[in-house]
This record gives sequence, C-alpha cells and structure tokens, in this order.
Amino acid sequence: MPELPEVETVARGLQRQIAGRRILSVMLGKTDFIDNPEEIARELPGRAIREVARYGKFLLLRLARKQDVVEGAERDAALLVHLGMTGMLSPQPASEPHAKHTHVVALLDDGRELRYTDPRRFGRMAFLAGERLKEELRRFGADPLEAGLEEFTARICGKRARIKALLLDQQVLRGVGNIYADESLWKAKIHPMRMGAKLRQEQVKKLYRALQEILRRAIVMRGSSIADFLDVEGQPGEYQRHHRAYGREGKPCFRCKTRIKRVIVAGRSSYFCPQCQRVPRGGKGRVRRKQEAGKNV
DNA sequence: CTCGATCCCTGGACGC
DNA sequence: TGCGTCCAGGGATCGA
Repeated sequence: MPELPEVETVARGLQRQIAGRRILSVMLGKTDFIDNPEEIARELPGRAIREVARYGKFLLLRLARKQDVVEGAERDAALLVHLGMTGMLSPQPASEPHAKHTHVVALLDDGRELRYTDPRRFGRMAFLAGERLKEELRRFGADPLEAGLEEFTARICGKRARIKALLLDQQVLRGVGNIYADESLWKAKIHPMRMGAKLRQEQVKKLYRALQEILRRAIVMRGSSIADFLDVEGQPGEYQRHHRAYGREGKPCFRCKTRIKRVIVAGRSSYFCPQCQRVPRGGKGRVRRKQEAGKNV
C-alpha cells in the first residue's frame, strides 16, 4: 500500500533510473484507471522525462515538450501516477516478458521499457499540462514533511473531524495513509477518534513531530512492504518491522503491553492502544446514545 | 461540513 | 484439491 514513504522510494528510484530518457512509444492494455488514454498515447511519445518527483501519494513525471512543437509554449507537462493499492512503476529490459496485469508500457530511448502493473487497478494515471496540471495539484493539502508546525496546527485544528479522518484527508495533508496515520497517532498517544479541533496544542505538536519522524525513518528504510510493495529495483521495504500499531490487533503494545485494538474510523481499520491512547471523554458514548435515541422499534 | 455507505478490483485467507 | 465466500483498502461519489 504505497503511501508517502513508499512513493518517495519509488520516485527516487525512478529519478536515478529514467530521468533524461525519452519515451519513444506507448502501448496500453486495460485503461479504465487512466483519465484520458488517448491523450497518454498521443502526448507521451517524443517527450523526455525531465525529472521524477513525489507529490503526496502521486508520482510526478515531469516531461519535456515534444521536439517538433516549436511554439504553443506548453510549459509544465507531467504524467501523474497514483499507485493505488497495488500499482508498480518500474523500468525493465524490453526483452523481459511482461508481468501479469501490465497495463501501460512506454518504450524508452535506451531500449528499456517503463512498465505500469496494477492487479486491482485502484491506481490512476493522467497526462496533465499547464493550467490543468496546476489546478490538479492545487487540490491537495500540505506535504507533512514541508509544512511547519504553524501550518500543520492550522490544518488540523481548523476542521471539525476526527483526527484519523483529518490525517487521511489528502486535501488536509497530502501523502499520509492508513499505516502512517496509525503509527503517528500511537507515537503521539492520541486516540484516532479524537476531534482534531479539540486537541491541545501540546498534543498537536507531539503529533506533528511524530508524523515527521516516522515518515523520515520510513523513507530511509524504503517504506513498508505489507503485501506486495516493491521498489523500482524489486526490493521490499523494511519499515514494516518497526510498526507499533498498524496490523498488530491483539498483540501487546510496545509501551504498556496492553493488547492493541482495532476499530473502524473514517471507514478504515484503525489500530491503537486503548491504554496509551485514551478514548475522548464523551466522544464515542455520546454518538452512540444519540443513534439509539433516534431509533425507535 | 462531516459522516457513513457503496462501488471499483483482484488475490489471498478461510471454511467446508 | 478445489470451490465459494469474505475481506482489504484509497478514493470518488452520493445521500443523510
């Protein structure tokens, strides 16, 4: 499940491997996860990949303009790739057989192919340029590694939603997913159902630091490989060994030995320590009472 | 504004 | 062994 550290890992690998290469041709398989397949097929061939960067959970392949376009001043063209749950983007020798679920193949000018494989097709791919690209990027919130404490605080405290939902909301912060949300909440000792706006400044600061530290460490360890994440070279990440909450239901908390619990918050599994991360006073209970009161059989 | 529900999709886990 | 069923999960969308 590629989140910020996994996508950063892939972006760095691609930057090393394919920056400067030119795309010669494109072959498409299933295209239901692509915004506009015809545009991809038309726009990619002839363009050089200037740079590969991460934007939230997106890979941003910044493309040079086509050789034969003299005017038109089409600046900033990019291929946006979201890996979804099971997406993978990696350059391989053209001689290598295509893996199952390979949906996009771009032949590069060094004889390799940049291949996108994605069994579940929860990913997304789009070619965007100029104003459309800017517009798309504007939709997302701050990068948690770039935001200062002040901006982080404003974003977390400015909305009335549960902290878990806020961390997962890409318009609040871009790049955080289920794993790193749970891990940072565990580290900061905050219950996932707490209302973001009701956190004390001290807790917000703790969360901010926990999130940054965890993301940085995870990047160093090339992300978390749970089911099938592999980097560009086909290597799994190592950070899953350092998970303290995510996926540890029923196992002892690393701090207090209490069994880790799992609840659904914002529609997602949320793992937390019921001892270290206390339920907000009245939070859960009040909601339940309200629901029961409204229901009359 | 915020919430839950639903859908997308496939492979893996599980039960018989 | 093999089949069916259930589930995970990021994000879009819709109705409450």
